[in-house]
This record gives sequence, structure tokens and C-alpha cells, in this order.
Amino acid sequence: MKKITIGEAARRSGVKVPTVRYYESIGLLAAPSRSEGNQRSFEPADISRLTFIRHARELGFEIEAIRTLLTLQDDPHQSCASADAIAKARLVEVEQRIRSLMALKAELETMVEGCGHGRVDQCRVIEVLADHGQCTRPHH
Amino acid sequence: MKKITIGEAARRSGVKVPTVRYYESIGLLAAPSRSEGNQRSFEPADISRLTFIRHARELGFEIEAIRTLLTLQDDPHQSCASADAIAKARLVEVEQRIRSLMALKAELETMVEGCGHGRVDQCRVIEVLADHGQCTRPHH
DNA sequence: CCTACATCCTCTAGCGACTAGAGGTGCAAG
DNA sequence: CTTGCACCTCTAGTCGCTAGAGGATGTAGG
Repeated sequence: MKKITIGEAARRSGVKVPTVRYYESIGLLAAPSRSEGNQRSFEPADISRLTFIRHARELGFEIEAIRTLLTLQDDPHQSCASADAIAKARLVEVEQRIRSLMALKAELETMVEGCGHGRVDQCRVIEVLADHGQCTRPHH
Repeated sequence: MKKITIGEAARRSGVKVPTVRYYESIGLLAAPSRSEGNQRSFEPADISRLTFIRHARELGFEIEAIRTLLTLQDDPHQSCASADAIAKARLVEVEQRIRSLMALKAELETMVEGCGHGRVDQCRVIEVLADHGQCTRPHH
């Protein structure tokens, strides 16, 4: 068994070194064994776990959701309903966020298009911000 | 001149009371005059400013960007180019965020659809998270 | 005038998920 | 043996608020 250093683990999993330590500190990752010189020595399973976490984070799952997903993964005989529910909830969140960002985009476009590149007193950007009634779509 | 209390200002601007104080503390809003009993007394101009801030925050502008936008608004003879640049930068950010969320949505949908509602060892949700190679689209 | 109650005040600490930096140790190559 | 990088722990900072403690003020009713 060759020792995997934290730097190596970071490179393989795509999680940054301080973040690996952070995950250990909050108990998301079990504390690995140490070398004689007190340096962390990871197992291949830790790399998988870190990769799992990174991927879930990229998908926008919160740490607490990931914690739940990881305990599910650790016990493969459990029902998959919780995992499903977590993913579905995240999907709803993402859909809502997209809708809200689309409305935002429309408003920003109006602002930017309306900018005559002159002085501030004729600037549509400032104007729209100052007076919400100017928004073409009432979205918030 | 009738005195506008912080509660009244919050109600009129849609910014919460502690947030109004927070904005004052970071210098986004000038410190208002005080009543005999040391209570804040706002002017109508403060309400406009708070509304401006709230609107800009809803559009996702960062506090520092809003600070710049506000100084622009305070001096209407300046060129509108900075305001324009800030808005455009925000637009680009929003567009990128939308694209990334769309990719995410697609991946979450695959996960949720693939869930057979059985046990974890057959669960696509867990599986996809564990092994990124399973992603249909390589987006990150 | 007194009391009840809402609203106000300041101050500190906490949230999530890291990130940065100080100050020190381990280890491998030349 | 020294150079220099990677590692260690610990604390504090980031952003934009939010929560709570502990106390003062303002207002309406009796």
C-alpha cells in the first residue's frame, strides 16, 4: 500500500488541499491515518469519497445534503427514496433559479440596450435601478 | 417635516430594519439625523436610496458595484460608461450562470429519471455522483 | 400619571463553505 | 547538508446579512 499524500489526494479528486482538511474537520471525510511525521495518508476509498463530494458540490448540493447522500452510499441496502427526494428538491431549486435568472437577464438587457452612453442623468441603467416601476416585467 | 422611523423606512423601501442599519454601518447609506431619544430619522431621499439598493441587490449586483452605481447617481454629470460596464458585466455573469444551471438541470433530470425507487445499490442518483463518467454531458 | 407594549438602540456572534496567512515541521533531491 | 517544496495547526477573514442579548424610547389606553 503506497501512501497518498493530501496533495496527491487533492490532485486526483479535484478538491483543493485546504478544502480536504476542511471536510475532515466537519466530519464529512473520516480522519485518515498519519505517517510517522504526522502527515495524512489517504486510501483510494477517500479519493472516491472526495470525488463524490466535489461532484455533488458542483451540482449545488449543500454540505448537509451531501452528508445524507454519503450515509446512504455507505449503506447500500437502504431505500433510495431519500436520495431521490434530495435530488428532486435540488432540481426544483435549480429550475426556479433559472426562471428567476431569465427574468433578471431580460431586465439587464433592457437596461444595457437603453444606455445612450451619454451622461448619468440620461442613463437608463441608473434610472431603472432608481425606479422599479420602469421594469418592463414585474418579476419580483 | 415628519420624521421617518427606521421601521417606516424599512416598510417603504422593502429593506429589512437590521439591513438598513447594516447598510449605514458599511457606509452605503449616510447616517441619518437622530431624534432627541437617539432614534434614526430618515428623509424621503433615504427611502429612494434604499429602494435603489434593494432593487440592485435583487438584480444580483454586489455591494461594491452598488456603491459605484450610487456615486454615479449622486453626480449626474459623470459619464454613464461605468454604470454601463457594471451592468454589462453583470449580464455576462447572469448568462453564464444560466448556461451552467441548464447543464446542471439536465444532469439532475437524468439522475432523477434513472431512479428505480429501489435500494441504494441500484440508485442512479448515488451512482452518478460517485462516478462522474456517467454524466451524459461533460460540462464541468 | 402610570403601565403595557411595540419599536427602537448598540453590541456581539453566527451562518455557509470555504480561503488566506502566520509560523513551524517533514522530506526528498542535489 | 542545505535548499526548497509540501505538509502541519491555528486563527481570522470573506460576503451579506441575521439572530439574540440587554436595555432605552415612544405611544396608546386607563
